[in-house]
Amino acid sequence: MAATIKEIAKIAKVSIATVSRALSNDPKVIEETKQLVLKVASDLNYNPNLLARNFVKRKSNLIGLILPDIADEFFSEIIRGVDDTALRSNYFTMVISSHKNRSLVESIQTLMGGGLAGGVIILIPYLSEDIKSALNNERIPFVIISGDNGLGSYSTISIDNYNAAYEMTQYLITQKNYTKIAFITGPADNNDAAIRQLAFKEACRNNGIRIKKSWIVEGNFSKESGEEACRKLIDSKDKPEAIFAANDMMALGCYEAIQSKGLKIPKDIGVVGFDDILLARFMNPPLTTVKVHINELGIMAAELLISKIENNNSSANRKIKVSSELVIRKSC
Amino acid sequence: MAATIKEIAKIAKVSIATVSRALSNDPKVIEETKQLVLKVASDLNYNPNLLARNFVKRKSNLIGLILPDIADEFFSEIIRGVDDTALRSNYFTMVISSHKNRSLVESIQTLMGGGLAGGVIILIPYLSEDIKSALNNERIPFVIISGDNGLGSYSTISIDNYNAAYEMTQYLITQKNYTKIAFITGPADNNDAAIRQLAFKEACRNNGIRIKKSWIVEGNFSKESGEEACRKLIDSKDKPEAIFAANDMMALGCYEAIQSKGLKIPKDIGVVGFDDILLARFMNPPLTTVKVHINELGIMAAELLISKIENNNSSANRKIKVSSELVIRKSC
DNA sequence: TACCACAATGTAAACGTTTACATTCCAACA
DNA sequence: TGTTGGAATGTAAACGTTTACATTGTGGTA
Repeated sequence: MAATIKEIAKIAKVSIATVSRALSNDPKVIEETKQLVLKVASDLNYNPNLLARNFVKRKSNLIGLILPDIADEFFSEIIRGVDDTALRSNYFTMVISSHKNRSLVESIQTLMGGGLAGGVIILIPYLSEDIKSALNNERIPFVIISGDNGLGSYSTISIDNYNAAYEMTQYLITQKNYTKIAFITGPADNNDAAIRQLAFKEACRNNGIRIKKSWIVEGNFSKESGEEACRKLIDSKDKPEAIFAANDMMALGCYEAIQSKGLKIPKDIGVVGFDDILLARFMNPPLTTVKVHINELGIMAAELLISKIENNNSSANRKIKVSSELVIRKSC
Repeated sequence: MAATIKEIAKIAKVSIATVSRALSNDPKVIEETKQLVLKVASDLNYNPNLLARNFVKRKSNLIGLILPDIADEFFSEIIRGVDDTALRSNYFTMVISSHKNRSLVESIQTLMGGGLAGGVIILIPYLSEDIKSALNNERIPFVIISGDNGLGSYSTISIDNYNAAYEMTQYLITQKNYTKIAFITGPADNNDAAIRQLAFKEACRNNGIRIKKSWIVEGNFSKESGEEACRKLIDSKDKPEAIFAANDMMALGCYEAIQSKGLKIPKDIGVVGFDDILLARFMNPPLTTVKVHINELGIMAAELLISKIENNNSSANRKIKVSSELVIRKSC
């Protein structure tokens, strides 16, 4: 039912090749013909069949965005960043966020193997071996958004976890004069979390601050884990003066643990986080944390991917880190 | 480079038609042949070219999801709901969230006209005339997520604004014995907001509560607008005893206005909101509000759309409301 | 005038699938 | 034994576009 170039050709009394050329702004077609074709096309309410176009050009203007199977306040910002950038280059964004029914590996395979997507952005906290091998089997370009440790051979976009966590630690030590600082880690298999922990340790070491083993306590990014970890910390005989939680949610858990004990933040104990979630500024007291320019993750990933797609995947693998900034509030 | 059915056919010594049939589980092909084909296909690491398939079948397994040009905590939940449901029926979800570069109407046209998407879900606070006419020009099925007032001829999925707001108002009146209740409205051109306001008024009227004109004050869903509106209310000589803000963000603004005046919630004045954003439970005091099952919006929309797609858009237009519940906390 | 070069347009093949229709083959039945 | 019917498979067209190559026409130059 929809108009095709064939019909346009018939009405405009030119060949379909000319129509195609006129529509794609080929300089070879004379202005007069072009105008005629354009006129007829708009009269017929013509829209190119993108399926046919992509098919014959053997490339897709779809970018696949694979998200982990957990909800997150930041996802919509990343999606927006990708989508915004993609649209600007005439690409569309396809999102796969659920892996309940199909494994992540399956998602990667259909998306990359089926030719549906011209390239894929994968947001993933940790690259397991089977995912790596699935990735290596595919020929379409892809970009990974993840904390980058040891992802040597891939193009990655990362939060600058190291510098941010280092800076925060340094701030606690040199500006706030804390000497007894605890750290609540993220999940063991999360790259971002691992780097934050590393940076914390190195910052302490470089500033001559002793890292007590029992002051590094494991969390998993959830509020509850932060609460529990914090309770351990403040119940011990040698209480730290400040707690650096690897993300804001756990910092929130710390607040609850601390305040339920009747202690005051920051008077009795300081707390800082990482992420600057929406909640952070409304906490009581407002949380000092690290703000990451999340949407840049999406923008950068899309830009890099598109350049790969348009250069036939030949561009070298790049490593991009997006900047962050300390946001000092009242929690320490 | 990727394997095609042609190569499979050659190796398996059958025709491409048989390959195609075997791969799509056509009962006509004998088990033995089918197994052979499947074996060869997997040996070759074959993935069907989805572009070609969609093209020839003249249908797309892509669902377009058009989001408004504003960020929102709930978007990722809606996306997830859509995506999850879509995947289950072998559809993919395409998101368009940015309209900086192209107008919403343009987005609708490329997506619907180009055949790229088999159907479209549009999340939009208010259906303007030009959007309606763009919609009416297209032949692909679509579903609208929006507060439904006067969208008679479309399939819509809505939050049950009316009942929720009515119930909340009734709660304030009958359970909490407030008689002087103010309402802060949402933006004028937002269907959801309009319905909440209507329900508030009717609930008051039906319970014999006087609605003072100056107690209905305009907001725009932003925190700042809530703050400003609230200031107007508490500065007036005839102060209300409770404020019903049309969303949580404005309720948060109310908190700030009220607390900066040294007044206490709920002792001096009650505040309730709508949405149950993440923040709500952590506010001080925790906010009484309305919780909507947001992900159901996405699920329902996707289910309805897919049934339309698979029935050639012939199903009648339906109206679905997703339920909500009062969540009683400590703010009134 | 004859020829060439190049600009504008046309012709037709190609992309990978699905599927209507054609063919083959075999079993069942008269 | 011959015929019929249906099951299994094959052949080829079709989908809407792009594009390599072919054709035509025009103006300039020798």
